[in-house]
Amino acid sequence: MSSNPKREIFANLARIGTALSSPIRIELLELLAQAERSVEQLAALTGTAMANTSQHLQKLRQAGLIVGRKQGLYVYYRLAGDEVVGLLGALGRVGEAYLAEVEQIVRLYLAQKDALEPVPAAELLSRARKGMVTVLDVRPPQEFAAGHLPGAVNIPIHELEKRFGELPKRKEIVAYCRGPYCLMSYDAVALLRKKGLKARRLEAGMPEWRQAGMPVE
Amino acid sequence: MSSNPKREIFANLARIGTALSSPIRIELLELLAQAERSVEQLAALTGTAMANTSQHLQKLRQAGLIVGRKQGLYVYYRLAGDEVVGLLGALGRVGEAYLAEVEQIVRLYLAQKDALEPVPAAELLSRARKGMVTVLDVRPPQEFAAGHLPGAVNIPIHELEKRFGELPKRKEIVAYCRGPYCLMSYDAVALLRKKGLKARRLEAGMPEWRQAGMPVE
DNA sequence: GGTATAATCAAGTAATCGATTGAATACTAG
DNA sequence: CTAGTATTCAATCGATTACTTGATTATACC
Repeated sequence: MSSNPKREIFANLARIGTALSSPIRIELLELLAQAERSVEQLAALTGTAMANTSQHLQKLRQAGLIVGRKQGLYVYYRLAGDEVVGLLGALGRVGEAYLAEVEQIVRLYLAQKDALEPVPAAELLSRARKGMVTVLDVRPPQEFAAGHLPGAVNIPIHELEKRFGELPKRKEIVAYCRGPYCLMSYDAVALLRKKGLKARRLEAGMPEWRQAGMPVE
Repeated sequence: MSSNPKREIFANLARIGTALSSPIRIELLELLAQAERSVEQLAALTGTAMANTSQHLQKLRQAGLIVGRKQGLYVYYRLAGDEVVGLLGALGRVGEAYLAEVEQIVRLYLAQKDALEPVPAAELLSRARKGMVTVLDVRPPQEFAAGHLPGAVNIPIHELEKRFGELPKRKEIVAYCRGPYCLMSYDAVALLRKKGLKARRLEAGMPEWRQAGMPVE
C-alpha cells in the first residue's frame, strides 16, 4: 500500500500535472484566477460544451486546484487558494522562457522550410533603399505607429488575407514583426507564398532592429 | 492554423503540464534539481528501465524543462533553468496545501476505517496522566527532541516494524505525528493494528497540540 | 578494425484521456 | 405539483500515452 512514501507524493504531484495538461483546463484556471464564475459562464467564455466544461472543472477540483460552491441553480467555482495563482505564474514563466524557441523551430519545420528562410538585417536595408524589396510590417497599427523600418508597409497579420493585393506581385517581400520568437511573420510568409507572392522573413524583429542601431521611422 | 494566439499559449503551457503529469517525470525533475545526471544514473535511481527513462527524459526536453549534453559515452541532463525549480516549488506547495486532505480521506477509506478513528486531545491528556494509554510519537528523533507530548514514547515510523515489541500489548496506544495531514500516524496505527495491538490516532499533531496551549516536554 | 556500453529509435499492446451524446439530478419559479 | 434551467452522470468512440521488447546509433577502448 504505502510502500514508498516518496512515490505517493510524486503521484499526487503528477495528478496536479495531469490537471494542467489540457489547454482548456489552463484557460479555465486563468479565467478563475480573475473571478469566481459559474459553469455556464466558463463554458461560454471558453467556447466548449457544457458537459465538457463540467468534466474539466471536476478534474481540476479532484486535483485540489479549484473549489465550487452551489448557490441556487448555479455552481460557482474559484481557485482553491493563492498557491494556485503562484503555480500558474511559475508555469507561465517556464513557458515563456523555454517554449518560444522550440515553437519557432517546430513552425519552421512544419512550414515550407526553404520559403521561410530569413534574410539578414544589413542586407535588407541596402536592397530596400534600392527599391529591390518591399518591407512588410505585420504588427498591429499602434505598434507600427510607434516605430517601424524605413519605408515599411503596414498590413496587420489578420488583414493580410484580404489585403495581400496591395503588395507587388513580382518584387520580393520581406516580412517582420516583434522578434525572433514572434510567429506573425511566419504566418505572413506562409500565407503570401500560398498566394503566389515571393516572400521571406526578416530574421530580427522591431526590438532587435532598433537595438542594432538601424534607422527607424 | 494560428487562429487564436491565446489558445496557442495555453496549448504550450499544457505541454508543460503534460510533462508534469507522470510520477516518474516529476521524480526525474527532482533528481535533476539536485545535480546533473546521466540517463543510466537516473534509470537506476528511479528504478525504471533504461529505454523508458530515456523516453521520459525526452518528453521533458521537448517541453523545455531540461537540456542534455553529450560527453563521451554519456548524455548528461540538467534542468533548463531556475524557472523550472520555481515551477517544481510551486507544484509542491499546491500539493502540500490541497492534496493532503484528500489523501487523508483516501487513506482513511482504504485502511480499516474504524481502527483509525482519532481521539480528541483533551480526552487523551487526562487518560495519559492516569496511565490508561501509551502515547506514541512516530516522528524522527530530532523533532521529538524539540518537543513532544508529556510521557510520549518515541519510535520513528520506519523503526516501528522492528521495535513495536517495546509497546504494551494490551494497553491502548495513541499515535501522533506532525499534524492532521501527516500520514505517518496513519501508517503507524495500521501497522500496530496488524500486529494485534490496540492503537488509535491523535487527531492533532505536535503543532496543533502546542498551539492549543497543551503541555509540552 | 572489432567489441562493449550508453543512449535512442521503432513497433506493438494495454491503459488512459477527451469529446460527444442522452439521460438523470438538483434547484427555482409559478 | 409541474415546467424549466444548470449541472452532473454514464456510456461510447477515437486519439493519445506508457511500458516493453528488440534493433540501431554513437562513442570509447583494445
